[in-house]
Amino acid sequence: MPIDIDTLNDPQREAVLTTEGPLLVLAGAGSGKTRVLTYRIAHMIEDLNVAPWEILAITFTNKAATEMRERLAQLVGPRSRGMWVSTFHSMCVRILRSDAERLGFTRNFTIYDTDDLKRLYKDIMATLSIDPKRYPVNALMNRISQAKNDLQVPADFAAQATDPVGKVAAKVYELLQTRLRAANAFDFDDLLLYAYLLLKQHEDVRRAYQERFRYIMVDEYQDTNRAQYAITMLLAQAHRNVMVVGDDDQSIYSWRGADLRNILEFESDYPEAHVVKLEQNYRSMGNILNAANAVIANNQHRKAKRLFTDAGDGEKIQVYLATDERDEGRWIAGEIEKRRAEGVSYNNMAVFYRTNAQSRMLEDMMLRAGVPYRIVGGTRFFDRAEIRDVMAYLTLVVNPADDIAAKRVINVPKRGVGKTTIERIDQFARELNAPFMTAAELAIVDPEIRAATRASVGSFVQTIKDGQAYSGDLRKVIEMIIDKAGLIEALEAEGTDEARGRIENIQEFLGVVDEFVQTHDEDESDYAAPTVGEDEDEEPVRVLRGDSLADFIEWVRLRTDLDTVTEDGQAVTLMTVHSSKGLEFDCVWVAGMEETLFPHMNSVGDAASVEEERRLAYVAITRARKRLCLTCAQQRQIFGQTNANPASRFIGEIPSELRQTTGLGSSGFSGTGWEKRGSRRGIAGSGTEAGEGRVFGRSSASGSRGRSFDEMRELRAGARATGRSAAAGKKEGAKATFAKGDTVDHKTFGRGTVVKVDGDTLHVKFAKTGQTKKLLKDYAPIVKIG
DNA sequence: ATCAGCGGCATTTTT
DNA sequence: TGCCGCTGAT
Repeated sequence: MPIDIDTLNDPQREAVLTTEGPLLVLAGAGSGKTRVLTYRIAHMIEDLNVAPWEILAITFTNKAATEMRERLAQLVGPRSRGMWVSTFHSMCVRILRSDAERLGFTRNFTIYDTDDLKRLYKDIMATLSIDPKRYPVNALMNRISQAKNDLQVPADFAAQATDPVGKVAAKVYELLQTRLRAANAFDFDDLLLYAYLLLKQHEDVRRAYQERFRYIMVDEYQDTNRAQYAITMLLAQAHRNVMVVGDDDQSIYSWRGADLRNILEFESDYPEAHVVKLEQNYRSMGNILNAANAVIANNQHRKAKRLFTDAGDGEKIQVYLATDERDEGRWIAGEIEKRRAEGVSYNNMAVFYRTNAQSRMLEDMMLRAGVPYRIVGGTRFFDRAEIRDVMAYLTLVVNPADDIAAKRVINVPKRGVGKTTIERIDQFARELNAPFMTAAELAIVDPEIRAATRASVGSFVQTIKDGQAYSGDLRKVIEMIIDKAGLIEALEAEGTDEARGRIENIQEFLGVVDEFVQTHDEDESDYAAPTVGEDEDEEPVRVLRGDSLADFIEWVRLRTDLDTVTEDGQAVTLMTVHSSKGLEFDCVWVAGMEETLFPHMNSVGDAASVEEERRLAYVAITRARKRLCLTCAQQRQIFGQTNANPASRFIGEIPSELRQTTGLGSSGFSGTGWEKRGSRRGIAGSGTEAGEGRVFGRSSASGSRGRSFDEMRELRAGARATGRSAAAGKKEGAKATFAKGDTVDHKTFGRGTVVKVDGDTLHVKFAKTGQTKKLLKDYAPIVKIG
């Protein structure tokens, strides 16, 4: 079935049909770039006979990758499976897994996130006696992260660092890489850096990928950093069929190393490049689009373009002048209800803000007004302490060399292993030049450590060893590890509401395990690239498998909450402007449009930073389809201080005929005071029921008992845990198979031996009790050992 | 080894 | 204002 390109406009079609040679697509907001990308790939496969495995499509978020995969599946069916559609980071993980040995790592390496990394930094700084007061950890981390994104290895960095901070950073960087390698771990930046080095230094590896990927597409190219740029360049070298899609006006991550030069200089990198501009907007009404155009026109450094639309003017942009942030939130909640009454669904409405701190008041007002909402971002589910603890245990099972994970949980739950013991083991590890876990195992006989403590360390080591021996059903394996670690038990003993919440989170985490198993249990080997004779060294395409703990960990590590924004349940979305990129809503409110907040005070004064803030404003404005409202407060409390700031310059940059101002009494609304009183409407539901997204507000009418302030906090915390649907589906991954003679571990009965297998029924003789019990293999809390 | 209490601190965060 | 991390007392 040939792809129907008649529904595309001229530039879109040109982008789809230009498959050979370098191509730069400047895609304005809402100009249908995703459609172009998917159609282009479909066209190659359907009409040009391109093999799926010759295609590489890179996106910035896992969510975007998933969406693209889904849309491709609709267009070309199962053939979409053989393509690499992933983020830069997951692609690099994939590349690194195949050849980690060449870089001195093993295949089951760990990925450190920012929190892990920070612990490692502190550790290193202690080792090097660096005063964190004079050299803040964050400053060093930023500096080194930047260096990595610029592809500087420690030696390069040291050679050019002349300032005092730079010199200190150089020392830290060097030791950091040594320690990471010893821990068999990469940080996020390393994934890119080392993948680049691997490709650069190993011709055979490079050649294999270069030849394989005939067609490369990179989305959100304006947000690539130098490392990503360099990787793209390397991969595209052989065929030069590289298409990059981006919008310089939507570049909002320069502070993370994104380098606008990548897109601005694409044409000099590839002199033969075609350039296509997508300027027709299919999303927003005229007034909104014109406002966006007017604002962004104030930026000096941009490629000239002007979005247009066939749609009518629509509503004017509304500007509401609030007295304070409370009034602002209350007013927005009221407006949301008005739109709802007009038939706009909550799912089509969103409130944006510049900083996460603003979400508090907005949330509170939504709660009081009974508007169901969901929060994206903020404290991430996977960043919660209890989840990180679970992850640390799982990580250790797969990669015992991970010292940070080991030190994190050796005393979690509390086992009486304190700082002194940890330091002792650490020192021991250094003497032996061995991982912390190895030292811990040997410390069991160290007479310097108290007997009780040694026993604790011993049981900790044993927990990890047991975990390594487990096999079979992933969820059960993970449950058993959590159980052995005693995490839930300890929380139960605490008996506080907070502890109960944590237990619920761990249970939700198990739901995530199910989700993983369900989405990764297909055998995709049929779609892998064939290994041709001359490429004999090329690894078969590695696919995440649903039954592997290592794969699960990787999957979680590269995931963010943004990936789990689900559509279930009706709710207004609250999020930062940054998180809103790529999304669209009928009605959008942008709160806190004041100088010092948006643009942020740390940005004013530096022209480039103000331009980035303006791009951010542009992104916010262009998310709206039909209605856009900007609000600012005359005075606002920030960190306990009351501030009065003028309206944002970005409001002023919107031509006055496109906007309409209300507020500060002009709307005549003084409120009934409901928003200040203690009672809140529509607060109900524990928010923890499985099966639907966690949505707060009037979505549930039952259980209308009053809630204490603490419970409110819990609710809020829960709301941040995103609208993940707890997997209820039954399709499980690899079922364990048991045979006579197998050793198993049971949650309550402990170790036992399978004495007889009778269909699904196992007869297990338990060592502790000596009894033989009949167990159903798929339901009993058992795992196979060995 | 653990916990309470205090001081410093605070954009944005696709991975 | 509120959180996090460190310090010193138990």
